[in-house]
Amino acid sequence: MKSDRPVVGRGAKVRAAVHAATLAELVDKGYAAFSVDAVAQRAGVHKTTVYRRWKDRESLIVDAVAEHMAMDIPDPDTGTVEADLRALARSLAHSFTTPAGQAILAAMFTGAAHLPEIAEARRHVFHDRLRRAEPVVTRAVARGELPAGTDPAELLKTLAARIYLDLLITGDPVDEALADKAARIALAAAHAGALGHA
Amino acid sequence: MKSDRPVVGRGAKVRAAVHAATLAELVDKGYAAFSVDAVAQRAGVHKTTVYRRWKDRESLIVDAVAEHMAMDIPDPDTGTVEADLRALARSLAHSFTTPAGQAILAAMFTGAAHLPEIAEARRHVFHDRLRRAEPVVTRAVARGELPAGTDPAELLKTLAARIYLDLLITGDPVDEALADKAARIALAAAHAGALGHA
Amino acid sequence: MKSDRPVVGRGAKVRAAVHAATLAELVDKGYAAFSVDAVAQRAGVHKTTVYRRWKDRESLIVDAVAEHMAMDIPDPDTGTVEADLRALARSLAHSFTTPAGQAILAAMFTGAAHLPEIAEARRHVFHDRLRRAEPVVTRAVARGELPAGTDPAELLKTLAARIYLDLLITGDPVDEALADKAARIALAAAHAGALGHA
Amino acid sequence: MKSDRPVVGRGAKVRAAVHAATLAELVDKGYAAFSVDAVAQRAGVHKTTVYRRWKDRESLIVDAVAEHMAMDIPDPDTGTVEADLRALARSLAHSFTTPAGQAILAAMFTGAAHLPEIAEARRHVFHDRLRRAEPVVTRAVARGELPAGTDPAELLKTLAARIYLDLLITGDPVDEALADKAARIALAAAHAGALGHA
DNA sequence: GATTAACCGAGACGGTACGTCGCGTCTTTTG
DNA sequence: CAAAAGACGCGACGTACCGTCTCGGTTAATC
Repeated sequence: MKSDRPVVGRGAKVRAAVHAATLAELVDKGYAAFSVDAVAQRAGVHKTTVYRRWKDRESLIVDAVAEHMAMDIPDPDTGTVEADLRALARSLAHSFTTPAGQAILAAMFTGAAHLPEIAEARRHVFHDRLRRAEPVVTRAVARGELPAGTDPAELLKTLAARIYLDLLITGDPVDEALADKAARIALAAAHAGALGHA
Repeated sequence: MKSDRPVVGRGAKVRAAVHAATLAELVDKGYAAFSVDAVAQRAGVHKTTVYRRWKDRESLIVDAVAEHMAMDIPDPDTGTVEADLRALARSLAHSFTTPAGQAILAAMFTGAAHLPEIAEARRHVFHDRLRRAEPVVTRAVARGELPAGTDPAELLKTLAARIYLDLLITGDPVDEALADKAARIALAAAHAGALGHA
Repeated sequence: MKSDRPVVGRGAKVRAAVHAATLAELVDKGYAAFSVDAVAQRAGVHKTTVYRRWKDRESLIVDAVAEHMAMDIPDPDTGTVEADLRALARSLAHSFTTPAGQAILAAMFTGAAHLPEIAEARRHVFHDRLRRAEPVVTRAVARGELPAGTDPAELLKTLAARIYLDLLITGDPVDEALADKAARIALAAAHAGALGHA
Repeated sequence: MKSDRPVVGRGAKVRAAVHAATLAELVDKGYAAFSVDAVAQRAGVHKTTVYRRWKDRESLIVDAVAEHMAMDIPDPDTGTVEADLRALARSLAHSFTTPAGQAILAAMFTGAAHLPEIAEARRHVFHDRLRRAEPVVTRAVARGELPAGTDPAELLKTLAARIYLDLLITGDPVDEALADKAARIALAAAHAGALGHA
């Protein structure tokens, strides 16, 4: 739930302060121990002010996280798909290893997941990243590095899937080795033509 | 947290009734609206009785879900890897499309994920399924269908990853088409030798 | 608390509008559900404007009610005390049976009574009415209808007391029958000399 | 609103403690500054416990006050109406001059008066006192001190009315002089036959 | 078969956080 | 200069669910 208030003047200050406080609290205490009062206090703002701008606790979290996620996705263009994909994979892996990344992960996947807005946000963020990374694949196809008909989205999903698996389920370390492995798998599948348009 | 009470006599009855009620509540109302009181009432038992056997709400859920997950994993042996992997993938996909599967998914991934027991359970269940499915791969390697040196675990992770991605993130339908796609990708990567032992 | 702003020009308009809105809100919603915001909106004025002119909510009410109470008290002169007193009593009873009278009653007695201004206003209004009605009694004494030495204030208090009792405590209907009864009692007591000067 | 919980055991203790704290807070801080939290703290009890037994703040006050008012009404029987009535009047006057009496008065008349339960309580308490005092009048009629047909309720209302007037409106001191005056007036009216049955 | 220990039902309680309401204050913009 | 507009601090409200406790009463295993 986006705050539908003016984004200038005093309002903007409050908004920013609360957002920052929200992420900080998430990082410090985790989703379980997250409380609106604590956020308000940390932001130097009264609880009611938070509730004036955000419907409830979950909305606040979603909004803060979504805002924070609107960050730069790299668009690597090294000249070879392999290097490009590796860069993408490493960037993705890295984005979840910072404290903030961990907190966001927890909030998005293990905390407030029961309400539709969260699911929607998750979907939205993922597709956004996907869309922004597609040029990497289309360029590779144009260069003849990948078979014509390769579906960029499918390739990138394959790449991301392997990383999310360890992140969310196995708990194995999410590092550059994993990223490289994911890139290698996606590339192999693409070369084999397993990622063609339906 | 396992109930550390005798598993026979009256105790066993209570335990079973509460487990059933827990899953039922999870399915009916979801994790968000899950309350111990409701479970107790549904089980025809008093709240204090529940707390006598389980430390807290999360422990109850973990225990009930874990118990329910001790189910059979198929060990398909059709003669070809492709058919075997497709069977595995479809079985996995199917296991999350039932109401009970959905509830468990919610409980395990989006609800009570903040405590270590849950993460541990998640890991454990996943690795258990992995281990039980490995023969499919080793047989294929033995038959010469897959390159020697193919890591069974890696192949199966690749297969599972694509399914979990749609399940947990994109929200796209998790059906046989997806299962088949996942199997195809994993197979292609294996043939290309991208899933060899480190 | 009187508004200490100029009583002419734009200010007078605002003042009048807010006063009217205050009474209207009191009548419509009662003291309990009275809110400054609602008054402001009804008066077509912003809340801050109200607070510029009145210290707080209670002051606003007191001021509005007091203004409204500056109304005419009858000075009946029929020729006989009995008829005169009956007229007075009926007028008093009637003044509290109108919707506006009810609202004022609620505001003055059951709502904002905890602050001194209200008590003072109550006292003031009562004594004002008393003072204006005294000629009725003095004329009767002069005519020899009542014993010399009859205290006008005491007689009128006796008369009023019986009406206020039903109004504020018993909740019995406050009608002409009650008014007549009150007049009869006061008259009887006066004839018996129970209302003489101390 | 009466608490409909068991009146024995631990429950009774809590109930009593909260009642006491309620009256004490009323006396100390007045109705305006009355808060449930403060009462709970004073009673050594948690806020939620108060809300478990009483619907809301007003119900708590009404209940506490009503309970406190179930006190002994004197039934004077000196042999003469005059003395009896004087005793009644003095007792009534006195009951509102103590700090607790003042607090109750404030709560019942100037604070929580907007809800029906309060009005009902007011009515009930008044009629109860009335009923208990009636023997004084009936005895006097039987003795021939008052005209046959004198309505006990009317006489007592006349007596009470004069006292409540000063108490609630004029603000004049409510002392023995006033009580005696009220008794004298009621007696005179009765002797004159102004208080006969309708 | 009586006794005794473990367990259960019932229900209140302390506690934390929630989300809401209305008051009175303050700042910024507009006529 | 005053009013409109609108956010804010503040304090209290009443609610929900958590996990704990105490008290009887019942069941079931033991002597």
